[in-house]
Amino acid sequence: MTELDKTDRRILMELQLDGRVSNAELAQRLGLPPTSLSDRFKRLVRQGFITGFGARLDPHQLGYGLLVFVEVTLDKTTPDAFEMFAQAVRRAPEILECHMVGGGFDYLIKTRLADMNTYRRFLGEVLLAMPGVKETRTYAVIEEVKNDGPLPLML
Amino acid sequence: MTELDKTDRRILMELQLDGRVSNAELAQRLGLPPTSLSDRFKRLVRQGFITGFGARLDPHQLGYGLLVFVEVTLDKTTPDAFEMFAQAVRRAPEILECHMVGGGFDYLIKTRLADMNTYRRFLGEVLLAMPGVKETRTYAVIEEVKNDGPLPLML
DNA sequence: ACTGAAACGAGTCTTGG
DNA sequence: CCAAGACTCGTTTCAGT
Repeated sequence: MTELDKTDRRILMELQLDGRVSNAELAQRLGLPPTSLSDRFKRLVRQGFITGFGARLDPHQLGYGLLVFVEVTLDKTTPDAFEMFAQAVRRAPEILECHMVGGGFDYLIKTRLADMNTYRRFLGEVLLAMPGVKETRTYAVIEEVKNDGPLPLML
Repeated sequence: MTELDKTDRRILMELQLDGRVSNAELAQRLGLPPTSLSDRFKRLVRQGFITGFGARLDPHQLGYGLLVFVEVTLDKTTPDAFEMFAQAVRRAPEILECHMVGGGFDYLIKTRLADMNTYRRFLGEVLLAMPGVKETRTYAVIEEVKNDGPLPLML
């Protein structure tokens, strides 16, 4: 019973875009009775389609003027080395995303910092100090063309 | 008056993690009177620190089994070519993020798709069909170590 | 900035069609 | 799956300290 109909997907899309919309208003938008929407909503949370809600903050206004991606290569590619590195990553709040990838390097990291000076310190004191890090390549973002778009839910 | 005190930052952090918390409960968590929190909340929205709210969805449960990063190089690096490409990106819902970067390539793209077959079609029919695209390198994500962490707000 | 009170609106639960 | 009610709780606004 994890099949979604068109209405479910429309609910999910609306909630991605406006996570604080009231049950009553969303029901009206979709032409549903509020109780039906309430049922569907709770089901979507219970089944794990919705994992939570969050405020979107403006990084620049909060002093994070710099977005940087870093490609990281480890010196050993053993399961143990991966786990050590992953744990260090999870403890670093500056790291917003980190993914193990297949290809020319091992991890791709996304981080937001105040400026280049802050990044230099982060690179030297945090990232290069992590276990197993052999090589990094830094890509500073010049322009954010698209940022955190909604998951497409074919309606 | 765009300075944030410790209380403002705690509010923002709580709302990042739980965007649907009620005013009354958040006030209680932070030891504030509900009306004070309500005032601060509205001020944070009005000043642009909070840009919106959204539901977090589980990509895998929604059929997006594959996360891919793609490095894109354009054949011309003129302002006009950049703008053409950026517009095409904004029209492609599969592209969740796209950033212009400085370094060995021009754009870094983040996309979620069902599987490798879907990605092959996306690469051929969408990405390579975009204006000015000369070269792409694909990095499929093996493991999502950290995903969409909250912006760190030193409390 | 905090407090208190009152009016309004929304969510929840239950019953029923 | 939808409708209608009663009840509870949160929000909002107003006043005052």
